[in-house]
Amino acid sequence: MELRQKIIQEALRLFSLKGFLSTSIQDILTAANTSKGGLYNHFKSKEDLFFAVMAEARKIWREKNMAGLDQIEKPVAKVKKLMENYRDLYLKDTACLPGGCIFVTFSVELDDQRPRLAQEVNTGFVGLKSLIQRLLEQGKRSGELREETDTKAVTDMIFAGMLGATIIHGMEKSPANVDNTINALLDYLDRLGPLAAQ
Amino acid sequence: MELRQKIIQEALRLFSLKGFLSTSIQDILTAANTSKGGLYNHFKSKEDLFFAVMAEARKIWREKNMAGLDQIEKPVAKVKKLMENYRDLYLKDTACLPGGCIFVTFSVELDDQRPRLAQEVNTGFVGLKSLIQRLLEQGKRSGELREETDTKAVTDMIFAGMLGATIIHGMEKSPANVDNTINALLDYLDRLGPLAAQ
DNA sequence: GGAAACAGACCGACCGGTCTGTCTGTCACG
DNA sequence: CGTGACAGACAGACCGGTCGGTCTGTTTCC
Repeated sequence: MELRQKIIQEALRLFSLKGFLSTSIQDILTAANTSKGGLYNHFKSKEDLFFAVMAEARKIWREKNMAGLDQIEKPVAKVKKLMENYRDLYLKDTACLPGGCIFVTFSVELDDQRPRLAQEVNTGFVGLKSLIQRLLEQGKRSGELREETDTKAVTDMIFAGMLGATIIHGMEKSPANVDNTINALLDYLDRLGPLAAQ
Repeated sequence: MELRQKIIQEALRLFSLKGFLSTSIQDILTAANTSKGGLYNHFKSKEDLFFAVMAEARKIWREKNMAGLDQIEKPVAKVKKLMENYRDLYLKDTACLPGGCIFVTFSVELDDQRPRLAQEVNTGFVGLKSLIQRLLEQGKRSGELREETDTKAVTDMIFAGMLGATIIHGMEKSPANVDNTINALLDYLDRLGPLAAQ
């Protein structure tokens, strides 16, 4: 494997476990079995490596969470599929991300210290939220959601629930709490459907 | 003011902004306008200071979030009051905790690095969750919740929503998203009431 | 032979923590 | 009332170690 890719993968693992600031270059060198020269030959600084790792993390995020979404027609069903993917494929992928979702880790540690890096993370969050809200709005038109549904509020709720599940996943080993949380969110979405559903 | 208390307060502020590991002793000395001798005269190590700060943070948490709860009789109403306190009093107290809830910050940064410290944080989370679930169980008996309600799942959901709201609060400056999230959670709780409510 | 890929010595800055010394307030004693 | 002994509070020099980053080699490949 190319050294550059090896460094990115190991950095991704370590960043997800310890965060960006608390992972030293030496940690990465040891994990990737290389040296300063090997790393700085491919990346001009630790921040440069950060952006490369972010690109890789986004790629993994899309692969896991977007899987099968294009085969679903109903927009709200797409949202639910995304949450199931998040629960079953993304959070449980301990190979790439043993410490849990790297975006949450980055966000918490960087938002008051490295605004430039935090903004890179935040951009992804904004994109996810707007995707969810767009689908929910379509869900109103398709009849999956009641007309009076406040899609902004529901989006915030789903988003917060996913973030919370991520934190819980980071703290506890058992996936039961994460499953409970996502399942409750799915149930909540169901309750927003037409009244007849009850 | 006593220097010891001053150090704890400034450390609390800095820890909430930058986390435990990324806040240096020098940062705290500068903020508290003292020196190494002044700090290590009161605390035997940085970890020792951590536990003192945790005690202070727990005290603040109780003061803010438990305010007025004893004047409410209905258990589910207590849960809702707690969430309103969290939204209106706790998260918006930028004087003590300018970087947001310190427990979440600690949890994310410490769980894979300082298990001993992370466990101290986790203990508080477990306590909060068991408090919520206990109240919800009482709510079933008091008729505020339907008999078939899965209190464990609902507790996980509320807890995750509060954690998520905290993360969002850390990222964004405007409180609108936090308000949306907590309001959606309150609305969710309402929907779990007797069917007649709909 | 020339360029890219890598190894590792080295740099100044900073880390948490220790240690010595000073300064101040409080006693006991004459 | 004066005064010396003492203790706690604090200042800051200093320690070994680690940080991110640079630079000089050496190896490898075309």
